Amino acid sequence: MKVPPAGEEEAQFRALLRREGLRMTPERSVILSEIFKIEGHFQPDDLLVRFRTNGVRISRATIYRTLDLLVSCGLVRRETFAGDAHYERAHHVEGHAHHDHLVCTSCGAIFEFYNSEIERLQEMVCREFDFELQGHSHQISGLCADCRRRAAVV
Amino acid sequence: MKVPPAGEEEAQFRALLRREGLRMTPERSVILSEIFKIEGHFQPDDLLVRFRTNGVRISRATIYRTLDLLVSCGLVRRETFAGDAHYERAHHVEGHAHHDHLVCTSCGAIFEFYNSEIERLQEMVCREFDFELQGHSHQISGLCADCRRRAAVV
DNA sequence: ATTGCTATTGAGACGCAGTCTAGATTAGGA
DNA sequence: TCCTAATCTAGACTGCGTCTCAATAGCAAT
Repeated sequence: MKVPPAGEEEAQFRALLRREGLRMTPERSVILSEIFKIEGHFQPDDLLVRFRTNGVRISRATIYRTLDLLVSCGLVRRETFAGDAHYERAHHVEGHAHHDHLVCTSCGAIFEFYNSEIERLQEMVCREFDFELQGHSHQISGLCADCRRRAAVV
Repeated sequence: MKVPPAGEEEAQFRALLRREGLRMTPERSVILSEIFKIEGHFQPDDLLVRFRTNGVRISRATIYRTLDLLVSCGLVRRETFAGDAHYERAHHVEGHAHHDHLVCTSCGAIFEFYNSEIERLQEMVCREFDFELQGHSHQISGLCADCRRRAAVV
């Protein structure tokens, strides 16, 4: 199998694999580099389709397994929108690694937001409940500006 | 089919059905009253199991359809935890109809919280994005007090 | 380079939640 | 009571994700 040129992320992935006693394989390399070509969110089957159309043959099981690895390595974030798993690159170019989402119920567009005050309040809520915060999932659903305009015209 | 005694909620459901030109059926009545016996969250198949063990025969399809109706009527809330749909009675006895959730990743316990400041900040975020807020889903995951204690002992 | 241990892979079976279908049944107004 | 559209059930189906297991292949030691 052809192995694409290794990027910075691959080096990072490789290091993490080694640290865990796991192996780098062509499949993992291909999957990683494909993910880092994608801007925004994607679903596992998007990868499958991309590979199929490029003639790359990687099984669904391997994609899911590799995504799990990348998530646990922190290179990729997992998010659940309305019951479907979506993934995205973990580190965005600028600003916060972490953010939450606005999801348009009409067109499906996804916007990212970050509000440090909300983050702080969440920690406070956890303290109230004697709860150890591990993570959170916060999605606001509604109509995006475009869809609102479109609806207003009609 | 036996029809259970109608409660206040059934009257409300019946009124809403009529308003929409829909019909009250024994199945819908049974499903509603079963739901209102349940404290906290449940999944569609929980209802199926309850009915099976009580000798009540209502199909999965009917349960799903009725839940949809109850959600659109506002009598029941739908929530997605880790990709699985959960439902709960919409109107809690006291306090806010609305709340969000803390989910323990170890034992699955669910706690409810409400923070008006977070709600307010969400609205602010929406204004920033010129986004019309319709709803939101906010789950904090982590370890509950019990599981923390249990982990500390081990 | 070779070897051996074992992680990894692919193909497809499987599981589960949820949806759809088609024919039988029934609520509820006239 | 009659009529008709709404509703019901059983079970097939879909889609996402997981599991199995025999075959393959990293990679560390030799």
